[in-house]
Amino acid sequence: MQEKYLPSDIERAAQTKWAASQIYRASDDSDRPGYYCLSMFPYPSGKLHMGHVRNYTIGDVLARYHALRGFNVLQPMGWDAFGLPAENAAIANNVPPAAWTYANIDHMRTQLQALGFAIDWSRELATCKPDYYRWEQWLFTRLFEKGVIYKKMASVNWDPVDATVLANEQVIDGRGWRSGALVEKRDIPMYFFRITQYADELLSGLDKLPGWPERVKTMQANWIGKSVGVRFAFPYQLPPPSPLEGEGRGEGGEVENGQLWVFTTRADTIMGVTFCAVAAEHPLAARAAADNPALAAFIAECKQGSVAEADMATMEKKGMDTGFEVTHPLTGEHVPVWVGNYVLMSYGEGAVMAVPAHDERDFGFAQKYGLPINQVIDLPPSPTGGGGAGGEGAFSTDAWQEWYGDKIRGRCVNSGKYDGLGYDAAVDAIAADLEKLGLGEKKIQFRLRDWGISRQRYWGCPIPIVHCESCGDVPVPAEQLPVVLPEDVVPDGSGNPLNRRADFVHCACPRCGGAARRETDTMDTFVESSWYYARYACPDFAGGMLDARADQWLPVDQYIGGIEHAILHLLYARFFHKLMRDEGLLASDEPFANLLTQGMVVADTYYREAADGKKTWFNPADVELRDGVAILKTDGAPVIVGGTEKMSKSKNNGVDPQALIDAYGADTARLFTLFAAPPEQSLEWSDAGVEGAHRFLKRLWKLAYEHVQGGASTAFAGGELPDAAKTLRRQLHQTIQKVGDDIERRKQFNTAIAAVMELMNALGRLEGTDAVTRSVRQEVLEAAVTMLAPMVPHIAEALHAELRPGAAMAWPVVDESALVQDEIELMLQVNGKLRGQIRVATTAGRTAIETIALASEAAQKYLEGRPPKKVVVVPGRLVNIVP
RNA sequence: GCCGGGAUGGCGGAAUCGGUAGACGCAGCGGAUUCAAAAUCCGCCGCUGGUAACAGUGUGGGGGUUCGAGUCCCCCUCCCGGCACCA
Repeated sequence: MQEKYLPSDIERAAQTKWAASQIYRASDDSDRPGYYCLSMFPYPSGKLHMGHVRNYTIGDVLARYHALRGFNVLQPMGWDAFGLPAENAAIANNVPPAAWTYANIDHMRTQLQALGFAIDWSRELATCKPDYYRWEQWLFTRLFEKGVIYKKMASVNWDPVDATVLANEQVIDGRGWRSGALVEKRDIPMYFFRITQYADELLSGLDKLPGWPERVKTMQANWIGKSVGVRFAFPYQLPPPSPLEGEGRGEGGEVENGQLWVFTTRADTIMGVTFCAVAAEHPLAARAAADNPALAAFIAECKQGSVAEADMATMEKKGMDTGFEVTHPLTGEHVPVWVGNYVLMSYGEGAVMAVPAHDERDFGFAQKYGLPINQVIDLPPSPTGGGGAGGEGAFSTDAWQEWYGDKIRGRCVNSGKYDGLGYDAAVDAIAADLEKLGLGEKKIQFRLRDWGISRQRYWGCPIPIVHCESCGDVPVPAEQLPVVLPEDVVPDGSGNPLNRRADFVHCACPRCGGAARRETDTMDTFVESSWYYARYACPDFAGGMLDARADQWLPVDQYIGGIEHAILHLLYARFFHKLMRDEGLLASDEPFANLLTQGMVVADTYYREAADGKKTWFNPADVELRDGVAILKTDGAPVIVGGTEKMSKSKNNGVDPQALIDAYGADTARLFTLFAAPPEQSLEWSDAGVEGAHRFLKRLWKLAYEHVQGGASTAFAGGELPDAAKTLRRQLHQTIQKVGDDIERRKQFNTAIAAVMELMNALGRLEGTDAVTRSVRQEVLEAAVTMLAPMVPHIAEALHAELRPGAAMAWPVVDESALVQDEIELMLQVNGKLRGQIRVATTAGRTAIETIALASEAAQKYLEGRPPKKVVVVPGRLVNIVP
């Protein structure tokens, strides 16, 4: 055995051995129970970053642990290969996105292999390959024919200078990232998945996912946002039609029949409506603007800026009167209609009733524009003389108070026949009255919107539709799939280059054979990542999207990925699973049985700002801190310190793990990322501590080396032990218990590692070279090496081979008899404060413990002869004496 | 703005069901070894007072429940993630 721990040698040897024996190939027909362990596949951005290392190390620990416990483990890997960064790289370096992507994949695959993950590489897939995306296109055409996919207009960010659609990320302070031009919203036709049709099932299905973190389920439930409310209309008569015809959009309000429809969850406040607000895109707004230039200008202003909801929600709330009035359906009063920049056309009806007295946003809006605020809800008087007019302050139009919006305690006032009713009764009565008038009904509304998947970009999966003058939108027939994306294209940032590829665009209509145009939009890359987990079960199946092996492996037993995917990716994947189920491709309802959401790896960001506001981001590795000032190493000049953010390409704050692997080896890199923080917590990157992880491995190697040098030994198998060895054995079996629990149930690896470290510290202190002591040392080392094998597989492989040549590794079993203790120490508290310890027999009962505690020196001191008021005994823990 | 999280020594973190706060590791300090250094080994290490025993205090801030609160409840501050075209 080598005296020194040489990571590069043992890692190369172990990886060579694993590759040759193909031991990580999952068997499609095995007697052993299957365990499908999946980590979110990476976007091939160029190099692995620490987030990847963390994600795949966590997955590998769970995969290897289950393999050691006898499962037939499937841990696949692939590439989320379509996406925006490839186009950005193409613009910057004049390389085709395809070539860039394939080169990145090759490099990152090498890096993953160097980390020694137990991956079944025979199932590798890349979403940009036609043999993958052809099935996505196939499913698209099926869903299109079923009506699950439909076409409608939707807003995008339009850069008028580059003449291109921008991603939200590419809009910085309302301007295009490259051109600096003011971005405007533009309506274009897009294809949508009818995810709202599955809203109820996506919501109720969360209850069937006990293996998901509560916070993720809460976020998804809130995102779906089921609310029960009332949809109703304000009738109106338009003023004489202007010569310019308003451009109706079909969605939302209906100009023709003279009814402005709104949705509200607060129908109980309907008598307090003092105005209505419509989105800038609402047909009524367009109609009003036709002969009102000021309003037209305001609407144009509303159309500036990005479509991102965060921007919409944080901007200053502005509005303008349309001059139109609608009729309140219950009071018959005239209600003015305003255009509000905060009303979203894509949510509900694109119009809202405004009750300034009882909605905080409406309140602020009414105050700003001097609109009336009419109180219609009050709190019932409380016994303490409270109530709206009492304890919590009287209603006042000067300042908003929390209770104005209280739908639990509030009662209707100033509301005619509804006075005195609480929320439920009022909503019921009002909905019934509206229904009698034919002007409304109760309705369930979801916040969730249909999923628009059209992207005006080149590097994505082509949407398999052909546009024909006579036949309309025709899906490409299955036998003509895949619609192959040409891979020799270099985008230049001005629009979608596919539009300029005549060979791609011009085609024959599959229905009539006439000349037609191929759709040049590509799909949202979330589509590819919504079903890859299923394709891993049968990546080689050429006869269809999935075969029977999908049901054999699915649902995924353990899915691991970043918390940033808590909503979108995970919701889309759940939705897609149901789509595939309803196509008869799968039997299960949910894709992922257990979910581990790893915290982000975050790092500081550094940048400089050019005169035109453009920011250049610098990697933390190129920045150093001198006297508290961040300095760029290359030029010695200061840089601005940004926030601590998730490592990303756009902020250039990714830490390259390669240097770590080169200097210390893969095992140290793995051990350190696991030890630095529990998986669910975010990990703030710092180099400190890497040394410690490496030192531990060296120490482990040394302990094993010294033991092996003493000659062959076999693990302790029973008999009498000296006290020191007996104590160590007890610690060993406690550790086995803890490590198993930490990995399997708690999924917290830092504490598992700490427990083994403690065990090794204790082993180092054990003296004696007699055979029985050596046998305990052998037992401890074998078990420790095996328990560490999921985390640091290379060194474990090497050490196990030295400790038990030729034997297979098997997870250690807890010896209950080793855990038995005669005496334990209890903490002694007086009035909740720690004042001493007492030793009692493990078998001692409550009264015996109490007697010992009261007789103790500490108790005597604080009781001063008085009898205690109370004695609390917590078995196995402590005694608290209340004097 | 809305939704979801988080905050514990100089630092990363531990405390699993309300029961010893600071495990394990990093950094630091002292010592051993060495011609010297690296590596390694041993010891100390929340803060305040005290030579010490010990006492007080301490888990972002304020209040509460409890024999007992880092953990539960209410309010607040700051930080992070998501917000539908980054993935």
